[in-house]
Amino acid sequence: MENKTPITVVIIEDDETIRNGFTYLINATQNYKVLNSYSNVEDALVNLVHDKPQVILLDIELPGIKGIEAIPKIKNLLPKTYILMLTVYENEDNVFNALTKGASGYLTKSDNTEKIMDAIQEVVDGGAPMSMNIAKIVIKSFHKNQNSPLTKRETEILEQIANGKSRSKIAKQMFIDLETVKSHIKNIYLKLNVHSREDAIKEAKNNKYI
Amino acid sequence: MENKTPITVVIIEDDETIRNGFTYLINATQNYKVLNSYSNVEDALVNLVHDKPQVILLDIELPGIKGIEAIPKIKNLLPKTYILMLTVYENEDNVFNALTKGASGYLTKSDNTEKIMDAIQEVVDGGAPMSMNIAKIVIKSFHKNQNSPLTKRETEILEQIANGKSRSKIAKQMFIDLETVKSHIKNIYLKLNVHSREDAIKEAKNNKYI
DNA sequence: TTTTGTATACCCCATACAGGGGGATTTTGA
DNA sequence: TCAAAATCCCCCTGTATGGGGTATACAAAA
Repeated sequence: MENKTPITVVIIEDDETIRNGFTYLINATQNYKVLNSYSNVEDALVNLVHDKPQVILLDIELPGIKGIEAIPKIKNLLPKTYILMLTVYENEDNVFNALTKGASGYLTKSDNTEKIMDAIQEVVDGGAPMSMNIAKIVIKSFHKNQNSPLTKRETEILEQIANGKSRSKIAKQMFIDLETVKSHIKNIYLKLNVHSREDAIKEAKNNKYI
Repeated sequence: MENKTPITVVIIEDDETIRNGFTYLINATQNYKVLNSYSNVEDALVNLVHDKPQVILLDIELPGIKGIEAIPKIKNLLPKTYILMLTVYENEDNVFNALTKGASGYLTKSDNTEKIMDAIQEVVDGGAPMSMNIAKIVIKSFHKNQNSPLTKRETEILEQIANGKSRSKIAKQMFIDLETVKSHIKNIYLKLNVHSREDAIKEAKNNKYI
């Protein structure tokens, strides 16, 4: 495989050593080409439309505009570009923020070069590369608490409440009486030690009961 | 690395060829041992407490008790056992159901043996192995629609509504008048073409506006 | 420059809903 | 068979909701 159209990459990373290191390593690899690298988002934004890379390696911890804030701005200019986040800290909020804003993958700088090259290839192939710990964080966010104090029926009802349904609609939909729904809700409030739907939803989500 | 304590595995899979194939391949690998394999969940459940495997390879498409329903039952017996789902169909609902119920990873049967062995190792190391397409589905579930018709403020308010907050609490919390909140909600309903908080939440979630 | 969109705020109205108090009965699973 | 879960019933008060219309200030786009 020689002289195929190379995968084009842009690096946005403030640490010069890392930036130059990645640039060198990627350019030294067959079929990969770093079009440009920037030390901050501001510079990158004015040049990206010209660069039109397939993949952007984006540091999270940047001066000025932070990496996460940059994601929607970049996606706006280049909707088809894949964004891979680079980070040293595996902060949970950052992970979810970056993903909701449109990042396609999430790597840690401690990942070795081979893994990062693989990730670039994988994202171009339509994948979603993540380092091991990030995958763990993501999967863990799905896991529900198996020790919920709520019964099956109570959980069902609380989920409906969290979907904005009124008690009477829940009753109709579950083919039970409004009074039954009220009873369940009373028990839910008792068990969660709350006095409103708002607090019940908050408590249940915090503890991953729903 | 020879004669370390092996990683113990149980396979639950109804296709005999696949079951025996995996059993053979895993046993042929250094430091891995298949304690038992079962063709259905019912048989597995009565023996698992004795087997006490570190990892279970669990097929989704099983006769009788389906793989997904089996997860909480297994987790109940063996809370520390890692469950890796095996599937042929990359069905989105199945993926999320399995993950919420406590599966630690998600592989497709088309993954080659090496990948499956790597996944077993990775999950024991505390990771969350996923095949490429599954990772893509998971990451995509986080992505929000960047073309929301709602303004920033409207989105904020709709998120509060989805958290169960009343209009007056939203007003207090956002330091704006109740009437302003009402105005925003009116506009949200107009834009989403709905007439209730319930439908607004549903519509917004369907389109990933929130 | 004029128009449009956004965020802000105010008024009125009728209905539905929420939360809390007290029960009771039946169904089900261990 | 016995406790937990799910079901249903009555009372009460205060608040929330959805829809009607109007208006202003400001920024951005046409």
